[in-house]
Amino acid sequence: APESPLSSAEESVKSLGEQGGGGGGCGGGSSQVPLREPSEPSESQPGTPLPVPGHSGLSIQEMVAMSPELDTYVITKKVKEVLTDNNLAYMKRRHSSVSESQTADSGGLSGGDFSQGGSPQHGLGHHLHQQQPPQQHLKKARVVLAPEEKEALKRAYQQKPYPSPKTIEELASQLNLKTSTVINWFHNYRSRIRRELFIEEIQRGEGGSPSTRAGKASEGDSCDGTESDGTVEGTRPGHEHHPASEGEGGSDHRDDGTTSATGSNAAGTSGHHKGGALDSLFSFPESTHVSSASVATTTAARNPRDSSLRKKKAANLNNIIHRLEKAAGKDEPHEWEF
DNA sequence: TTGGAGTCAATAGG
DNA sequence: CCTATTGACTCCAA
Repeated sequence: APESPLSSAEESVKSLGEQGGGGGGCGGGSSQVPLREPSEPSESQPGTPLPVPGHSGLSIQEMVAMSPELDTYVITKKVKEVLTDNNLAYMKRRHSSVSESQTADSGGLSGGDFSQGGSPQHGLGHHLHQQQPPQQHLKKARVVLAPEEKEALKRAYQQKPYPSPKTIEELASQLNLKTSTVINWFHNYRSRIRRELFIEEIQRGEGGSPSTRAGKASEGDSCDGTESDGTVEGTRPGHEHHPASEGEGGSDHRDDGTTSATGSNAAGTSGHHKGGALDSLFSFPESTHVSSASVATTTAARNPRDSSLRKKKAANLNNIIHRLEKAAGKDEPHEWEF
């Protein structure tokens, strides 16, 4: 059992400090890790990869090996401590200087309207959460898609899970989103649908019988979208408290989705009066598959198959250890088996 | 170039 | 405060 973590900080400082400071001028490239002042000399532990604080020099691996279980809480704590002690924690992501990168949104309006307060990404509802810290362009405001936009994107997905660039462009302009946002959304949505399907299959025992796809796959795979609507429809929750989303019957069939989206209706008016345009473009008398997705989420992930879960954890831990060791400047992370 | 997988991080809700 | 959700991002393979 782990000892009290209280003393950990100091101890780790000692050992780590020693580790780096030791061979004066060993300044190999590994100087990545700014080590703290070795406040006081202490017993060095040359062999130990990453002296784990609070455990009298036990490395994370050793610590893990000692315990019969993977105590992820303790492990995580240790990892965090090591990171902190190496000044590796709290680092912003690698390219947090998003202000420059402004990514793949080539399609968008010209004018490098970035500048963090620049283009108010207007649009219906979907607001950028820009609490607008006067901080000079450090963070990019997070885009939050409005429910209508999500619905529209989902419907588009029903028509075409893999939209062409042109379609993406159209979607973006109709929803008044950046193309990169639409692209990201499709990536994420596909990925998450896939994952849910996977989890679902695991849950229903093994099998992975093709039939399993029927229910849920309607989410993604059907390109015609028709029967998918049918299947899901039964279960739909029917919330959607938007008075605006008046059922507005027919509208549903835009023959071939995507492109037609532009075609029908008041596309002309799309410039303004977003709500109306959207309603007719992507009108949805029903809020289709919201339900299935969330159901999957809620039911999923419980009932873990122990062995596989354990394997996953072990693999993950291995990965963490590997990266820690790398970060700490250890040339050759030594093998560890679970 | 594109898509998948994995991850980060902002936000919302309990 | 913790967890879930989700948009954005990175890396890699095809």
